[in-house]
Amino acid sequence: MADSEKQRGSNEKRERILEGALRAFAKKGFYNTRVSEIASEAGVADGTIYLYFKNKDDLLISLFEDRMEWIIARLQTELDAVQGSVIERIKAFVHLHFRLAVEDRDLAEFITVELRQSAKFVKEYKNPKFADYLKILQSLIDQGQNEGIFRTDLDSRLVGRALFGALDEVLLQFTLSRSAPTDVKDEAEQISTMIIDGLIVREHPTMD
Amino acid sequence: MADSEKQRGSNEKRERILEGALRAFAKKGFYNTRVSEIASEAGVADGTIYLYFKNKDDLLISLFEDRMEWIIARLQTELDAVQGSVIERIKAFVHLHFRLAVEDRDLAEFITVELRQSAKFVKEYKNPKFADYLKILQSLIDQGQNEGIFRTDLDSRLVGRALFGALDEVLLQFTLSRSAPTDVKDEAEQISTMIIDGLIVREHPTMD
DNA sequence: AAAAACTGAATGGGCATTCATTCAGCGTCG
DNA sequence: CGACGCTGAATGAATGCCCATTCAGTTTTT
Repeated sequence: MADSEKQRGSNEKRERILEGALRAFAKKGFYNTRVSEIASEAGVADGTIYLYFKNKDDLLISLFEDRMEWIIARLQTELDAVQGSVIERIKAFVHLHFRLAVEDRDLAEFITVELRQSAKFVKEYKNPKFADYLKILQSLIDQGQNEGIFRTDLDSRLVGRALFGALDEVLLQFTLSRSAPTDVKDEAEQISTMIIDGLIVREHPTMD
Repeated sequence: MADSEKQRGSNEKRERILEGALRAFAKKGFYNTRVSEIASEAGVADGTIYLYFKNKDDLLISLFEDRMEWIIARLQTELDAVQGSVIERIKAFVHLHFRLAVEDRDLAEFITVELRQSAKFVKEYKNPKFADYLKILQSLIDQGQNEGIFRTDLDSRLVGRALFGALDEVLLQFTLSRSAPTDVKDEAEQISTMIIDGLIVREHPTMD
């Protein structure tokens, strides 16, 4: 059989387990989810999970790696497609961040709620994929600063982190309240405006 | 005995237990902390904890209520003492938020890491004290808008939440890395500047 | 001496992980 | 061709550990 097909069946099952874990973790959180619940969500036997993952912690970490990789790839692609200034690209970033959350609520909930815990309490896990995510944001800020569009008295790492925090907190509220996605687009617009233009009233507001 | 003294001895022990729980939760997280560890941190027997709290969940919630109440009271007092415009008061808010975190790292870690989990997974708990905290921030924004200092095309609830998110994420990084508090003051300054003035370069930057 | 506060060993249930067993697919041999 | 192992994925009942919680007994307070 061809090399590329060797793992077909396996990967399908592995993905089913990850999918089941995502739904279960989103619903009840890592610590309140039983391995047997994940198994039943995935339609496999309890023991099967241990053929694909070392243990429950490993399953959590694998889920992060896998989903973050997917998110980063998509973000990269869509950002590269944006024409226009850094400002347009930052707005696109914010909109995409929110759009991804609306597309898969469980994923959004999983990441907003479990990311912090795991960063601290799953031993030996440094969360490199999340760092990559922040790096994308930081490099956008850097670029704006280098082009002379953004003020240079602010640290781009700090700004990137703060912006991520703002988005994350707003999304947390959105996912936990399970509210309608109606105004998410509007919220994205407001947050980018706030960060880029600031709160203060000006004589010459920046135009789109 | 006077009514206010009735609980004197009790309250001392209760506070010792809360303190022990705070240290333990900050170090290992709620789910990885044994009740017996809390007891030993507090210097009481395991069973004593159940004289003051219904169960482990109740201990967590009580800890939130207690500490948030304290934080809010202090915030309120210090904000009321600030002379000057809304801008000064928002800057003061940000600085105080960071200062509190530096003063008690365990408390900061506990709140940044456990708040989200508990909001979702401790059943029946709506976290009213945290809502109060956000309300303070929101009312500052409202005030700025009413005075015509801030733009009114942004929703104050959203702005408040975003600002909290930015602070929280930056503090998370600070507490988890256990880094020196050296530049916290500077970071607070940068974040308030960013939110109030925005990222964009302007001819007439706002002055302090 | 009665009540109240406290203790910590014992209990019991919950749950991650294991592993003996099943079974489907597949090559081999008579 | 069909009977016969062989292999390794999959299963899920059984295991044993881990704690939250209890409560009978002890100490302290009044």
